[in-house]
Amino acid sequence: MNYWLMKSEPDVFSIDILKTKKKSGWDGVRNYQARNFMRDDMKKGDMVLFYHSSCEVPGVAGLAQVSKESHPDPTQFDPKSDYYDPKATKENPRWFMVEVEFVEKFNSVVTLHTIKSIKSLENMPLVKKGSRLSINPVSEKEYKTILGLK
DNA sequence: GCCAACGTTGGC
DNA sequence: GCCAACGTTGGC
Repeated sequence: MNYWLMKSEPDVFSIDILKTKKKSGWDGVRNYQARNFMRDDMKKGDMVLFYHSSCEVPGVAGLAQVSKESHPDPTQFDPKSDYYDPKATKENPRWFMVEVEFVEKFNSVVTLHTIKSIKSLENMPLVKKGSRLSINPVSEKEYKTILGLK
C-alpha cells in the first residue's frame, strides 16, 4: 500500500464536502506530474492525507482512501466546466483522475506550521519553498508521524 | 494583495 | 530546442 498527500482548496472542495458525498472523483488536476501519479501509481486502498491549501489554516484536515483507480476526468470534455480542455477527446483523453472515499476528519487540523516544526518531516515536498505540486507521495514513516500529530 | 517559484506556451 | 512572456500556486 502506498501513501499520498492531495491538496485542495477548502473553498472549492473540502474534507467536509467529501464527508457528505462519501466518495468523489478528484477532478480538475491539470498538471502532468500530478496526473501521472493518479494515472500510473495510485492504487485502490492507498491512503490519502487530505490537505487544505490556500486557506486560513493550511494543513492536513483528514484522511481519504483511493476507491477507484485511474479513469478519464469528465470535466475535460465539458465546455461549461472551468476544467474544460479543447484538446482532449474521448478517444484520446488527456486528463485522468482517481476516485477517493472519505475515511476520517481530524478533530483538529495538523497544520503546515506544525509539520514544518517536525524534524523527521523535513523532506516532505510540502515544507519546501516553491513546491506547488498538488499530489505527492508520502512515506509510511511520514504518514504515521502525521497521524500521530492529529 | 504580494510575490517567489514553478509550469506552460509559442515565436523564432 | 531555446527562452521570454505569461499564468498559476499557495504561503504569508
